[in-house]
Amino acid sequence: MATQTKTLSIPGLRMTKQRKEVYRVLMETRDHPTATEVYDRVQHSTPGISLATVYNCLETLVEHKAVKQVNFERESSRYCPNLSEHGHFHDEVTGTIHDIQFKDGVKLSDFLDIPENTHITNLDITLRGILPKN
Amino acid sequence: MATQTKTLSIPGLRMTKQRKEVYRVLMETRDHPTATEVYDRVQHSTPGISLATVYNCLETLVEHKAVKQVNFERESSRYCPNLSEHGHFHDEVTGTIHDIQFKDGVKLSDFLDIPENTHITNLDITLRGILPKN
DNA sequence: AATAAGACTTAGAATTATTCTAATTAAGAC
DNA sequence: GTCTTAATTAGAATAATTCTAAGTCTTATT
Repeated sequence: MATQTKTLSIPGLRMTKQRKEVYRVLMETRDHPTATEVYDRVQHSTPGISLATVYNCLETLVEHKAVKQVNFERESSRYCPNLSEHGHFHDEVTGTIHDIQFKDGVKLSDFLDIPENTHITNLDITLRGILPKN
Repeated sequence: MATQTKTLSIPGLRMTKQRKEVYRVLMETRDHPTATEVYDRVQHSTPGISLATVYNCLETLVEHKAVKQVNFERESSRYCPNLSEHGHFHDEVTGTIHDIQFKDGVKLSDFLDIPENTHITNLDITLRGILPKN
């Protein structure tokens, strides 16, 4: 499964160069950067872009479900172009963040005590820990 | 399992009236209040207590594992005296937050793709959704 | 191609939750 | 009761994010 590189295009949304670049930067390095980190990276290709614009672009992309916004504790929001339902693992040794996939066929109600027929609109799973030495 | 009401006491920690009251308020209404909400509630029993003190007390209680700090998105932190490992459900209709217990005997690796022997130090599960009508 | 209407971007101000600072007060040990 | 130290306090400071108002760019319409 190669990374998809086709240009983002969202009906009814102007794909300005700022939005394109913010999106490209997120796709390029999928390390869950903060808005400020995106701002720094995007300066190379789009000098003069403002931090407010980066915030605006990120917000727009999130609203249009082109990227996900991820929050850890009360730290700055981070952004992630992985659209599949997934969780996050915070590696305490390296400080890096990894996406975690759910195993196939698991239902939330298999491991959580929730009333049958609860309609889940959003799920947020974050782990912190230390990976095995191996 | 009745709610435990014995007074909090932590070795090496001064149990000032502010700390007692902050803790009592959390135990009294377990609705995951913010620091400001705790501040408002505690005014009744401890007029003049400052917001800084409420923050300090909450921080101390969290550090000493007498309460848990819970974050939703980037909203204000909330505080919870339920010390068992649990998740949270955000009811989108009422706005209330409910604790969710894990089913007995489930392991994270049963439903998440994580390397064997990963050492998990912290787990954060939050759902948003709508409870069944019935 | 000119024009107009909106949408987008921008700099900087404003907001908000939280933390910090420095001075005062209160707990617990003696 | 006095002393030592930790805790509390008011208010200033911080940091992430949002807001505001002005300017610029796109696109639809002529």
